[in-house]
Amino acid sequence: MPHAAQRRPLRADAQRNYDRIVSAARDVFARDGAGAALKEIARQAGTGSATLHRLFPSRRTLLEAVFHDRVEDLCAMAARRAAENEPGPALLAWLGDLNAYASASRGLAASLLQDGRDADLLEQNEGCQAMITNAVRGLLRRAQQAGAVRPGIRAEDLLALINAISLATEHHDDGEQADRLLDIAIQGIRGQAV
Amino acid sequence: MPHAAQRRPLRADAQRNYDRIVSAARDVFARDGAGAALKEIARQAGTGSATLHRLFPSRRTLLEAVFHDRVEDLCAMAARRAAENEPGPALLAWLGDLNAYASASRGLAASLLQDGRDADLLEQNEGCQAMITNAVRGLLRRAQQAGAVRPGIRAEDLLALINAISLATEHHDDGEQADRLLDIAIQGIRGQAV
DNA sequence: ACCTGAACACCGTTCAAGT
DNA sequence: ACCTGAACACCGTTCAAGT
Repeated sequence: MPHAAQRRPLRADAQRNYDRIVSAARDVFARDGAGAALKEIARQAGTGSATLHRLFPSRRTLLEAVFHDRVEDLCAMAARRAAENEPGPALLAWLGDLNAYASASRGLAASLLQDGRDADLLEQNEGCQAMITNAVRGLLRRAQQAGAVRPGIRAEDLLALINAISLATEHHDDGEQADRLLDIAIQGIRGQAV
Repeated sequence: MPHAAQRRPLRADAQRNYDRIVSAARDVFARDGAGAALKEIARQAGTGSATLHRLFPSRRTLLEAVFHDRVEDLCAMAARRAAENEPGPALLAWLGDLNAYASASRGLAASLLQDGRDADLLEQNEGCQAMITNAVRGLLRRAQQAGAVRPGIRAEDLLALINAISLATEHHDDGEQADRLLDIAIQGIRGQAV
């Protein structure tokens, strides 16, 4: 049962198509990557392609719908890391969470973090981009106040860096490379003593 | 005048097409990014599309031809950095060179560094991938012997990281983000005292 | 030997016509 | 209100026919 964040409720048949498309998209994105053919998704969902384009005006909208729940989990995890750890370790551990998720979903989440220049998605502050940005901002602010992080580091930079790592390691047999790159990044983020 | 690295010399008209295609590709890749339409390149070169596909069996082959000279420059620069600096600074400075180049070419070079699983391109050790890998290996070995770099870092990781940064910042108005990310990476690479 | 343009099987997106 | 499938303008790649 997907989440119910809809402007106004859809007619029953429209909602059915919506759900089928999201479900098909989950499979096809996982199989073919974030650049998968939308027509193939519509085909597997058993709907016309125009239906897909009306319900999801851009590829990004569809990705948002597919990953919304997971991103919520990630933000909940951020709160838990903050509650259970010192500020520095909380941030670093959560960057590990984010990286693990991004790697597991074959860099798909990365497609969400990129740019984010989708007018109406920014207005309503619900997009995955906004949710994740808020989560990392909170962790980063506390870590900076504790002096656990080098000065001059921005929240967007941290997201971009994890994003970058999962993008670059997406097509790679060496599954551990993402971990090694994250390790380098973390060493570059932390202050003298953590 | 492009480089002359050809298995066997082409017939005059073939060579003319080869040069025209590389020249058109340089423009179109710069304008549309590394995913640009090959048909558009053939069109702008004034050749049939089959000619392009025969001369350059894969998109990667064409990218190699376009960037070969610049990559040679970069490798020459690596030698200069090594000659003029201490091992640690030489490596870090050259990573800056690589990043500057990758950003300037809108992440195009990144497409070259990725994967590199192109059978015949690896056999003959001339590919851009191999040239750059050799360059960074040399710099890294010396820096590691000098203790200027954290242990456990691999040459492929450094390339992947720069690759990642230019990929992730390719579509970004904030031109300085690549620099900030490189800075984080460099702090993560260097040892205690450099 | 090498080139060309048409041909084929695909895209993403839109639009008339249906219910 | 919502859906559908055909239509359009594009791809990448291949192949017959040309010189």
